[in-house]
Amino acid sequence: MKKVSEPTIGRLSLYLRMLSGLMESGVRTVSSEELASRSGTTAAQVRKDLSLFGTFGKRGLGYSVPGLETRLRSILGLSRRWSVALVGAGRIGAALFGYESLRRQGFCIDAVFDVDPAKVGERWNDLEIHSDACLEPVLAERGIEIAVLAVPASAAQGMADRLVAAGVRAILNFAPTRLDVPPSVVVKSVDMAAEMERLSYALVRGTDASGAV
Amino acid sequence: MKKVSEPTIGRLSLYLRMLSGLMESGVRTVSSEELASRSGTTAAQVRKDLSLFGTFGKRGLGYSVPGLETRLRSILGLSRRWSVALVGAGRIGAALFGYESLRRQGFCIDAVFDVDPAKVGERWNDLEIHSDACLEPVLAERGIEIAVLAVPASAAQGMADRLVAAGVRAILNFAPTRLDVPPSVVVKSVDMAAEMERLSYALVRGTDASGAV
DNA sequence: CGATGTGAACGCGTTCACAGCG
DNA sequence: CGCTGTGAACGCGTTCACATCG
Repeated sequence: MKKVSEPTIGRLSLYLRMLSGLMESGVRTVSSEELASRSGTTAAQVRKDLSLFGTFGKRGLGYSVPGLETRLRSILGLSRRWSVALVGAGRIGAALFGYESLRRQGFCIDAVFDVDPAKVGERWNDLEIHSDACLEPVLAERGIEIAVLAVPASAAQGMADRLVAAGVRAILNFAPTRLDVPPSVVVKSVDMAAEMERLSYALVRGTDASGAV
Repeated sequence: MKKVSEPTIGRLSLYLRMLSGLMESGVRTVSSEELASRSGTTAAQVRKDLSLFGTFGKRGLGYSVPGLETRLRSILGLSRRWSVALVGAGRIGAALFGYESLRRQGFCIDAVFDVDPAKVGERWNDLEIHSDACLEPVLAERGIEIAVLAVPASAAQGMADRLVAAGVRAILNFAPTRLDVPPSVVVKSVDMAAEMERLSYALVRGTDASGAV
């Protein structure tokens, strides 16, 4: 199979979202043109992206909405359940915990940790907040592969090291820090401060830099 | 001035962060090599990025940490105060409101809005939560140029339209939706669901290269 | 010398144009 | 005929290599 670029993965997520919307609208067939306009890209780009994974469309017709949706779910690894650990039960952690979209895509938060003794023992939806001292045993016991890291920047690298040592294979990092992990571990970061700086840069530039993500 | 790419802006944010760290460590001079290794990029990339905005380094020596920090702040539009409106006082809104890094970079939340009558009138740090009915007058009165949109996907486009009509020039969107705005308005999105999907994609790729159902 | 600044080469993702097939 | 699938062309960001200068 050909190499798949990072931007392509991002667009696949977008296509999947559009397809889910079309499903709800009862639409059964969609053209690359239609999918492109809804996703803010081009028809050629849509076809190129999809062609990396197979031939899903029917010439002269378009793509089957339910068919393509199922395929994209599978490609993105969403056709299974993922056990997720939430590390850091602060405000960001709380926001993520309540984020419905994640659960719907199969990402289930099965453990929550915090270092603050005042928070440990608290319950969020029948899930007890554990002390970080229990990190390793709980991760192992529940077979958790993905961690969401929502701790202060100063604690992020240390926690990441422990997560990796405990067998976590993917980390979504909300701390404004670059994490150093082995190449076998995937890290994606959500950096709100950096995004705000993109905005202010665009404003002082006076550009219309329509880099709408 | 030459064209500046989107990835470059992201790296400038990163460099600035590293420089702030070096400042605290009392380091006064830094080479492109050192800055690169801390930022996870290459020395040539650092020099190329910076050269787009001028010549800040001294040959044979490196860059002045305080000097470069000041310059980057200015380039990124961080040498002034920005009035920010927070639209949506849910969990994500609350997390953002408490995010110290933003305030430190000059992004001050000067207004909070929500549609929920139960929340309207509540106070967050001496800031009253306004009804969305007051959106337009309050934005105008306070001269707010940047909005953080933390509302459900279904309400995002409608709110974005109102924000743009009210003169907002930049939007940081947390809703998992593409926003349609005029080209003069900058939108950046933080899409946690999409980031999680990047992780699951990487994980299934690692184990099952076919992506088959 | 040492590290910057930069034109040139390179690689890669996007766009184009059209062949292929229902 | 319509729309997909795809090799080729293109543009752009990254990397390289070295001239440049403190």
